[in-house]
Amino acid sequence: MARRTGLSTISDVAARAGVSPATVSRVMNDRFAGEPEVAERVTAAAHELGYSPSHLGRSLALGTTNAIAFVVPDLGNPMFQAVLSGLSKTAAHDGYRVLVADSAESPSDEPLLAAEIRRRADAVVLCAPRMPAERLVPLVQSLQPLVVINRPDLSLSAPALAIDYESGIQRIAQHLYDLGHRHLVYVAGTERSVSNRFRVKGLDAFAAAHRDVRIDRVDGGVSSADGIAAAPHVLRTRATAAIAMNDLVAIGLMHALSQRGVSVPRDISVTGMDDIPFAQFSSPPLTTASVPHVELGVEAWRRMAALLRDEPPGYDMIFQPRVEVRGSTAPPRSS
Amino acid sequence: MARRTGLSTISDVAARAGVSPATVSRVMNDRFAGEPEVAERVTAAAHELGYSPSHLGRSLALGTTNAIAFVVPDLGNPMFQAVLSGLSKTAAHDGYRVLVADSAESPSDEPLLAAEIRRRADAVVLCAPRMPAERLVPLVQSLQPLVVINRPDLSLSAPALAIDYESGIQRIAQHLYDLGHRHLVYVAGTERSVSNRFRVKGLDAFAAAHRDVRIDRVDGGVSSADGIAAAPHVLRTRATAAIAMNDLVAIGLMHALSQRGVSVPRDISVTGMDDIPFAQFSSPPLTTASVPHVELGVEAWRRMAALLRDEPPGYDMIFQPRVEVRGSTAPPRSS
DNA sequence: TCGATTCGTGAAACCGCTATCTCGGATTCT
DNA sequence: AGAATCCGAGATAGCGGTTTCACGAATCGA
Repeated sequence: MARRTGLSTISDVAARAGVSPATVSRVMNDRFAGEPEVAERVTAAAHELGYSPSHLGRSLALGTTNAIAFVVPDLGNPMFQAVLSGLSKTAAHDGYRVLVADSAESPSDEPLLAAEIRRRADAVVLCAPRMPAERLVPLVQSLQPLVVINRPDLSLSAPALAIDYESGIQRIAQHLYDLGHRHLVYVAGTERSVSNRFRVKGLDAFAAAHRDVRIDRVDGGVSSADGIAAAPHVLRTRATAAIAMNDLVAIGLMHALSQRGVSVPRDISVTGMDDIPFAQFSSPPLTTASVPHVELGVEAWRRMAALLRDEPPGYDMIFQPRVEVRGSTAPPRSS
Repeated sequence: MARRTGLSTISDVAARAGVSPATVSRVMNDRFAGEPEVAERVTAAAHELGYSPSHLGRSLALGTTNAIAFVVPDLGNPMFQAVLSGLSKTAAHDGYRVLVADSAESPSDEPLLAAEIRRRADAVVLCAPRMPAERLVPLVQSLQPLVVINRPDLSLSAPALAIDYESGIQRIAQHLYDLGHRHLVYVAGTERSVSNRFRVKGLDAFAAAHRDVRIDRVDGGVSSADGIAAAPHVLRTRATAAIAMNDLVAIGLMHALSQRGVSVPRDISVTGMDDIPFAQFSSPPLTTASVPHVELGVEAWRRMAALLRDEPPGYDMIFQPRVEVRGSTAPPRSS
């Protein structure tokens, strides 16, 4: 097999410096203890040849790639981007790079994808895996070290980090309740999605605890367009407040409502979830629950780093969303 | 050196199947032409051992990693995220993964970072490099194959893709001019940034071509907060229209203006740049220039794929932003 | 002064896989 | 039937590093 790249190898440097590859390796890794003059010759030769060690070669010999994989359902989603941003920057501090894999929202592809990319990295962060529990549990076993984000329902054999959407949406509901609303409508996300399920669960719990509240449900989705489409259905329920699955839906909904001459929050209150940067600039500014996505990435790396050093990774964490009251909620009209 | 991972190797499979590693390799890569019975034994053994080939080993032997590096100034920036999303999804179709590197907006770190990560991948996409031309040009030479995004000023020895902000902002200015505006104010980005420079250049050219136009400039930045901070300065110019460096700034600016009781577009028109998803939901909906960030990523991969196959990469492309007229612009009050 | 350490460096094995070369046995041709 | 060809699969040599082990020279103690 001929040489693939034009780059110089450790043997080239060794030959030029008149030493053995072993010595070059030692010098390059500051493990050299012999004659300073030899070390100098090696560094000089390396410099002249523009040599830098092949990461691949090192990885194979060392059994470590200094890379972690990040598997995510959709890189286009701003929430996941925030997680990635936090993860990538923090990992970089420790000399680790992130390899990304987008499963394109296909739950059935996730296990293979994760397994494949795991082979290219030292560990994997599974972000909001869509696959069912019966596939996730064994996968988590087999792919360690691994950190799971946003699957708080399972007890897994790996560190888990999550946002407590269930509690978050209850806080939102409570906020509306405190304002006097008794008839709410939930603009749901995709029926089967895990994130939607937690919200539904939270609302069910809330309804159970507050028997004087009625919570209708209309089909929505996850995008602004879905919010726009949901507007007529929301109005038809005659609810005094709408809880959208996330900020994107809420903003689309508010937009469509105002186009129909419905005033937010006078005629109807609207809430979101996530507190994306634009929530405060919508009109009216959106009351929502703030979710620390970047911190999720940062904490994920913290867990990962501990795992990679064979240290205890620390406790699992569930971030509690915080209600940000802005202009899109107010007491209901009649009360 | 002891075995690092608990994973089974090609030799394990070979031993179990009673064949040589070479045969296993052939079977795993569909290059096997011999007895079907042998192939079966191999696949069975591989299956029993839960074997999957080490990517590292293959990479080293093959001299190709099936990964490309993506170097970007700030992964937190939605524009770059869009590029990454387009790039990653398209590359995945061809079996390539993306390794990300965030230079944290530090131009001086970029060359080293790019060189380092280049060693881990088959190629690199340099996205909006901040480093000066005298460092970029030799770097591009040494890191090939490589694609550069958003440095249209240089003629580089690599495929280049870019957004023509210079023309984009002129189109915006023209739109305002056509509405009757003659006194504009530009809310600038960071002074030294390349992206700001092109906008300034475009506006200078526009001013030169339209001597009856006055274009003031106030300092801004790149975020919504910067737009908010710029509001009083914008008002002080008494311009009839404000051209913000990007949508984030424009939205912050509009927000601050409306809080001061200034009506957009009645009292002053405001424009942005990028057409982020929320531009259409701001109030009023933002007139802006639409920029195809995802396509930038897609085209980057197309170039890259050609390069990796030693084919001609096709022509460089400069995407022309398209003005999206929405509610934030109107004829000036007095005219 | 001679044997026992210590020290500096090289040789060689190995990480896991692929590709080339080789060779014995089966098949084909004359 | 004997020679020529083919074919299946193994042995082997890397890919570019790291690390263990070994060995000769220098240093030490007696």
